[in-house]
Amino acid sequence: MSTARLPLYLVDTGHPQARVCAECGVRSGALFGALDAAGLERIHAHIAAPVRAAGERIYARGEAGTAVYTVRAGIVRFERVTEGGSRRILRLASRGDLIGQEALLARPYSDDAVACTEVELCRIPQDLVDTLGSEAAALRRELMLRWQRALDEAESWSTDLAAGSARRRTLKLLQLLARHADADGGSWMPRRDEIGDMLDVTVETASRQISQLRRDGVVELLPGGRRARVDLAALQRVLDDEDA
Amino acid sequence: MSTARLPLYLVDTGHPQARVCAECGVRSGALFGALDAAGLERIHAHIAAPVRAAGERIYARGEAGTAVYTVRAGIVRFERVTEGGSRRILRLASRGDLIGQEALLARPYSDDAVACTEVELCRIPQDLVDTLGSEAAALRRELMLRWQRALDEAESWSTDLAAGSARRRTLKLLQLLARHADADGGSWMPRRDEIGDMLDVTVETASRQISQLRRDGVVELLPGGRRARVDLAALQRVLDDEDA
DNA sequence: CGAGCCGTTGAGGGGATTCAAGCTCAGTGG
DNA sequence: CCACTGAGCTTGAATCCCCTCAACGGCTCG
Repeated sequence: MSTARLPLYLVDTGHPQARVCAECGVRSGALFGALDAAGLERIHAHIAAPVRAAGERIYARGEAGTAVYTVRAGIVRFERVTEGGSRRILRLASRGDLIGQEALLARPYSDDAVACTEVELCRIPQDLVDTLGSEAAALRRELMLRWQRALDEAESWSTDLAAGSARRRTLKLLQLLARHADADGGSWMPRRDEIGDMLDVTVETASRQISQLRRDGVVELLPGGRRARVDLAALQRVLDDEDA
Repeated sequence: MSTARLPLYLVDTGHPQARVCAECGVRSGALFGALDAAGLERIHAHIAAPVRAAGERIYARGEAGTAVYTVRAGIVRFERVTEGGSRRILRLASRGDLIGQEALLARPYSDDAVACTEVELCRIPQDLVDTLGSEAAALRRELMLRWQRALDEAESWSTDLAAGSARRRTLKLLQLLARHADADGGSWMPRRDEIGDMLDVTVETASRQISQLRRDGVVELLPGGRRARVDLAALQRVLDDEDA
């Protein structure tokens, strides 16, 4: 791992987190991307970079939040339990997204946040943002942008994934998952019961839909489970047929 | 209309909007509730208080936003049109809510905002908030709170109104509408096709559900249309029966 | 008073759920 | 090495809820 690309003043700051932050590929697009080098310099000591295994909970709904997180890698889901006792998955977050922003307002987390895949995070204590926020206007703007993005994402899920036939919803979900795909074209494939809770259908329906789309050549399950390759062109074709 | 309760320095500022703002019953709970009298003094000239009739659109999705609005009275709905061409109502806003916050980030409005009832608004130009925002920390916090509230509301709709049987969703909607009820206990009753687009069911299903609940004594339609009285205790009873 | 909008109700069909049974596959221990 | 086990996935059959199509009544308004 070379540090040749780094500005010299960042290479030898002494604090181990300094290098991690400076090298972070996500930073430019993330919350602290708005900070200049001087601002960045002051925060290393307070930032942690925890990792969560798939299935682990990052925080719980109702918990008094003390930190906000940037997702550096992996996929996080937001979920709630309905009064009826069933789980509802509300939306996903991935690389570059900010989660748990409620904490900045001293409010309890409003959803459960759970790792779907292995997840790398960047933990930012609430008071750190408060301190910086009073100086850096750019940071505040960046923060509001992220709030709006989350809202937009939530509303998009309502329109795309919670309406229409099971078939259409499944297609929309695959389309969305494909957007989170990594370099080799493979994207994360949720378990069938997770799909069910995202689309508000049963496990069986989710399974039937995926199986059908597999026969139609729209998705191909990759060995090792939990991963798949989506043929976006074929998907779009099927989606268009639906409307007709 | 008496001005006796007003601080003297607000009574005779000369600008007609000064009195309107100072008397506004919503202000203490609204965005500018965070401003002190001095801050408030500077904004009158820029604020308008438009009224929209039921059915009128306040702004359109995609439009370049130049203003944000506080809802002073009435009910506003946020809607989008799905690719399939059907309308989806995403959530509601009412007295005290801030709508169109995207404009503050120089982003296009992300939904259509339409008046459900007659609506009184308070129009706040984007640049005005920018100006004040750079000074008033309290205002910024208030702003973020509203963003979070909107997000929370959107996610609550997903869990409550977009999941479960048509019956359960209808009950949840009535429960929600009852929370917006006015003093006399009457609450706004949407048209059946509006209910349909809120719950993602057909007009017929919406009608059948309401009719059934009417027979069950859960709601009573009030003369003059568009209004109803909800028996919350009975509603809760029916809701509990559903689970069993 | 006819036109149009809105709400209601019925009949029939279809898509999703429910209930149930096998299947694959990875992990475990004999 | 391989039966055993359990979790996750798939598939079938019956049922039911909601959608579709259709007709009709009340109401407002030109």
